[in-house]
Amino acid sequence: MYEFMNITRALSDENRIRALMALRKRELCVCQIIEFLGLAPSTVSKHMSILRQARLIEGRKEGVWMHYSLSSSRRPEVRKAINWVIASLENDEKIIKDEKLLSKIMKCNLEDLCRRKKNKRG
Amino acid sequence: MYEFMNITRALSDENRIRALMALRKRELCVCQIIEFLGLAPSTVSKHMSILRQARLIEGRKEGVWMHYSLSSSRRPEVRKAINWVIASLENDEKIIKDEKLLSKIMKCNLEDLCRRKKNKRG
DNA sequence: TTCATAAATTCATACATAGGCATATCTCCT
DNA sequence: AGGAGATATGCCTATGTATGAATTTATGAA
Repeated sequence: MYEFMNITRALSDENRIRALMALRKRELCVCQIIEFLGLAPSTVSKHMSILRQARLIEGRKEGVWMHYSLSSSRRPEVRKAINWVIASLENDEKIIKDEKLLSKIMKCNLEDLCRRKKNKRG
Repeated sequence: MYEFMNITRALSDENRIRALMALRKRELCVCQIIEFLGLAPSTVSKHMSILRQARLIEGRKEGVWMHYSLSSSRRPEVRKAINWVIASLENDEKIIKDEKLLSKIMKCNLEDLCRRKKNKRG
C-alpha cells in the first residue's frame, strides 16, 4: 500500500507524467528534460527524485551527466503502473506534441543544450 | 491528458484509494464510508466528489441516503484506471484488513450506523 | 596534487494547493 | 414546517511545487 501510494503520488503531477512518457522510448540527460519541460534545474531534479523514489525511473551517471530511463525493475507494482500510464496516454494529443518537441531536442548535442541555458536560451 | 490527470490526482490520496477498493465489491452508503474511514462527514463527501469528478465512482440517491458504487462507465481511461488499482491492491494487507472492517460495518443496519455518529460512537 | 569549471542535487524560502473539521446550507422525506 | 442525511463554505494546517543560492561530484588544466 505504501509503495502503491508512492507511485500514485508520483503520477499525480503533469510534468512528471510528461517526463515519464518522454522516457518511454529513450534515455534522456537531465539537461534535455530541463529543456523539454521548461523548468528550473532544481525543480526538474526534484521531480526526477520523486519518480525515482517510486521506482518508476532509473538514473545512470556518465561523467558529469545524469541520464534517466524508465525503470527496468520487474516488480509487478512498477510494471503495472508504467504499463497503465503508457496504455492510457500513448495516443494523447499533448504527448504526441511532446514527441515532436523531443525530436528537436534530440538533434542538439548535449553541450550546446547545456550552454544555451546559461545564455538564457539566446 | 486532462482527464487522465484528474484520475491520477484522485488516486493520489490513501483514503480515496481505500474507499475505491471498498466499493469494488459492493455499493456503500455515505454513512458507511464515514464509519469505514473514520473521517468527518464533510471530509468524506469531498473525497467522494473528487472520485466522482474523475468518473471513478457513481452516486445514486435513494431517499435521503446517497449510495456510491464503482463507475460502470465504459470509457477506456476509467476502466484501465480501475483495473490497475484493483490489480495492484487486491492482495494488499491493509486492503484485506479493510475488508474485515467492512464486513462488520455491513452487519449494522444503516439507521443504527448513522445514529451512532451523533452519539459520538458511544 | 591543486584549482577552476560545469552539471546536478540539496537547501532555504515563497507561494499555491490539498486535507481536515465545524458550521451553514441544501434536499428530501414525513 | 420540521427533521434527517448529504453537501457546500470558510478557516486552519500540512503538503507540494517552483525558484535561486549553496553544496556536491566529476572533469580537465596548471
